[in-house]
Amino acid sequence: MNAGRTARERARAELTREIAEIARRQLGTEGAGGLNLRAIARELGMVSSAIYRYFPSRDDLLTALIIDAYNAVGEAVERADAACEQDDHAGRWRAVCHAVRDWALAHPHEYALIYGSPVPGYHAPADTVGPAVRDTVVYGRILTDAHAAGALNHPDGFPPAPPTFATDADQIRQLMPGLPDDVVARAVVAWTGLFGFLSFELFGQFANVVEDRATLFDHEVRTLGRLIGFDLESA
Amino acid sequence: MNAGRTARERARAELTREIAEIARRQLGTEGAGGLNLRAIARELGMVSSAIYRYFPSRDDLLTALIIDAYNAVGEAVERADAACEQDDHAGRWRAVCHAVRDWALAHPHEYALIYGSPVPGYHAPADTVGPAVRDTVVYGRILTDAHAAGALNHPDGFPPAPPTFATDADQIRQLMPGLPDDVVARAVVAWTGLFGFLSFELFGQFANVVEDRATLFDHEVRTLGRLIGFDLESA
DNA sequence: CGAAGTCAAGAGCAGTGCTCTCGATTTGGT
DNA sequence: ACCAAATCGAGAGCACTGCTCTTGACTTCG
Repeated sequence: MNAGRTARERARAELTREIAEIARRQLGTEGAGGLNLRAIARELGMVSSAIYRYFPSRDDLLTALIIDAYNAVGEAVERADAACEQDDHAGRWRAVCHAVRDWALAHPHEYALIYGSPVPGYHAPADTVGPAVRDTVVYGRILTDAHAAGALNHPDGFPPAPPTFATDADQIRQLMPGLPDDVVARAVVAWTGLFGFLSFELFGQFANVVEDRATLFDHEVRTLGRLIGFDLESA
Repeated sequence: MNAGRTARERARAELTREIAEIARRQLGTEGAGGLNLRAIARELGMVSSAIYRYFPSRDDLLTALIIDAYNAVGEAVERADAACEQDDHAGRWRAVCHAVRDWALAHPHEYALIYGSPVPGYHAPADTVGPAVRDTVVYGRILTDAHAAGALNHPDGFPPAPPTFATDADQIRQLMPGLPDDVVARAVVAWTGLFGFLSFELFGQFANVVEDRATLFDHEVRTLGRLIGFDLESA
């Protein structure tokens, strides 16, 4: 896991890393479609065919970048949550939301890679599902903690989850044990709302309409937090 | 505007339409990246260079498809709203939401084109902004009507819009005249929530987690409707 | 009728992802 | 210490792309 044993293994790991790094930089300037194996090879001073010793195809390189992006946002979220007073559940929710947004604004093309349109004919090998849910795992833990601490006071007058939602709720509850169906359903609303806002912001839907996105985002986060059940004062 | 005068003009309009139609079909099977001018030319029995008489570049073709997609979803939304009892504001809201979803499920790649990651170096010529807001215009009209009719009973305990939101609220209010800042802010939350859900559903984020998406979607729509201020019974 | 405009065809250019072959180097077992 | 096996980069090449330019035929319109 640390420094590979043989010189060849070390060189291989190093080059694999360098290729991914250049690819990530290309992604940042050109977007997903501009990923160019020959340009990467040129920058590394090698011939294009040599790249294929490290990534069997362009799609595999992209998949690696996707996994990296999932891990990056997951790690950002985990760190933001860990930095919070764990009893301040509403604060943890807000911290997580802002962590996602900060990361997305800093790496818009990588955000697009994982939360935008799937690029080719779609591919989600088993390697992706683990990293893909790191942020959602954190989210679920916050909700479970808050619910267990009795910190969720559900807003009045909202529709209950339909009975047919029960089986899906069981599935989702693996990420947020203990929550009743109604809260699970509202948790999905809040989570999709978060990414809906970010996609609007990053993909240009707010252009010429909303300028002070930070303010509006913070308000949306507080509103969704209240929807989940956090108290207004703490939200 | 109707049948072009000369034979040449008619032939040109016809071919332009055919090219766009084949391109849209390609989009449906291959996605945005698979748009292939030479394949279109092949299917039309012409040589590839001839395509450039009708669309100066691949990006221009894509832009045309984007505008078409905006118009298509906009028209679907307008029709869904028009089919409603206009006094049933909550019903109009739900109808609009389901119209967007139905259209998106029927044309996932076109949805990705307009609400997914922007494809190349980004392009939003003035031609796109009109069609792009057709659905939002309908949304705003519903809210204005509901508010004027006194049909919006805002849920208790939610945070008020921050004072710094005022200038953006003025801008957004052009689409939904008469609404106070608090409602405008929640309207944005609901609108982004709608597309957040659809992007999750269409881009695969619900895979292996949520199966009965129709049920959950309807619940999300009702929850967001209540957040906007529609009554629970009518929502 | 004839000049001007418009069109499809074809050749061609630069670029891409990817494959295959071929020497050079490194590795690991004996 | 050797040698077969594995691994590597270089290079040529294939099929394909978007796009440009030129050429000759057809339409349009004064």
